[in-house]
Amino acid sequence: MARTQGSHAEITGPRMREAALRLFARHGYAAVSMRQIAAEIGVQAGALYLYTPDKQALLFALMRDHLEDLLADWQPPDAAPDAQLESFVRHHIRYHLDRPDLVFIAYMELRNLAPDNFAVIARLRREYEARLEAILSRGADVGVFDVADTRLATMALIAMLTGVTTWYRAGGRLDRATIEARYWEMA
Amino acid sequence: MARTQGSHAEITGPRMREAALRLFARHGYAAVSMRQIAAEIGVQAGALYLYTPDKQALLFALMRDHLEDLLADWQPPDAAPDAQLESFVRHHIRYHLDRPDLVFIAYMELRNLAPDNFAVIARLRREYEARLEAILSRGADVGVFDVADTRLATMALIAMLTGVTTWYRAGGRLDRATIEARYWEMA
DNA sequence: GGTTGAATTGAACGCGCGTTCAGATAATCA
DNA sequence: TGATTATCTGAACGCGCGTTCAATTCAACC
Repeated sequence: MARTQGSHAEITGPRMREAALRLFARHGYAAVSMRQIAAEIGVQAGALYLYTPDKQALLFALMRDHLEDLLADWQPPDAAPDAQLESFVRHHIRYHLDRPDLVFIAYMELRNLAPDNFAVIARLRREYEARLEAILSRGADVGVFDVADTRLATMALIAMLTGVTTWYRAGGRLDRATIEARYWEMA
Repeated sequence: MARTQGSHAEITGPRMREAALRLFARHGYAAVSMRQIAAEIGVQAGALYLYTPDKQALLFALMRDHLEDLLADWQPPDAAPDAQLESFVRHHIRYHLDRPDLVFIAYMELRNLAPDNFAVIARLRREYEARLEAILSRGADVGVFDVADTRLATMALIAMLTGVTTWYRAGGRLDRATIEARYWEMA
């Protein structure tokens, strides 16, 4: 009873990743079973192993792809530090509001990564933080920013900006452009 | 072979909660088994059920006690809004640095709460947020704060302040008093 | 010193887990 | 049309899970 009508290989892989993403974000990696993911896309659990070697690799692939996208999607403009910072803040907010599930997973499921996988993800995250820190640090040198400690300011800013995903709901009181602007003011 | 030498009822309960707290924070509620918690305190899994009706109640008790402590531990001083805000920020940072595991759990394991338990915890959290919002809102009315949106500012501030626990390590580069002061400047 | 009762063990329960694989199916191509 | 092959099923594997409970141990009290 395999290969039932309408099955297509090219779409099962992506659908698995979408379902895993949604379920991991909602219930957590450890609380989601391969059978649940399979059921979500109308397939038996065994079929998933055509598209991932195991559950751990599935989580890792989601996180790595997300961070590589995030890094590829924004480059500091050739401008003054304050313009760079505004660009960074606006991009960060926009990008994160577009992918709440991915962001959530990338920040919450770190502890469920095998050590080798963790090292890779940690390196990507540090790369992203370094970009913000470079902006702040250059701005502090030039004198346009008044931050006593760029490293601490970096972490505080990222925490504040990323926190937006914990309360933003589409169709809520504020639209996305407003949120972008407000966060930029605060920053 | 029960009741081995040196066993004491009065300490097993608290020790179970300490072990559960540490393990939940480190690996996540779903990834920690009752047997692991029991092993941590040198006891068989069955013995835990003398001190909690089940695993879910153990998680809930940790979170509820934490939030009730947090609320009981600070009352807004009878002062101007900016002094109130400073008091709030300093207390928040200090309190959170003292209890990183509890804070982590309270923010990360919400999705593992049964609906009834979730409702209780959500109410306590809203109560805490309301205190900050009241300060900001009063400050905005009086004109000492320049916040365009108090609700958004509340969420952003709490996210920023709570983020401290994700990177602070005892013995690190900055001591606690410095962090307190820096965050207050930023706020 | 014998009795009581709280604290704990250790085995068991049914269940769902991640993963594997032989076999079934249907699209593809000769 | 018949053979091939990618795709998927369904059953099975051993394991660890949360939870229960009779039996056991030991401190406390009479």
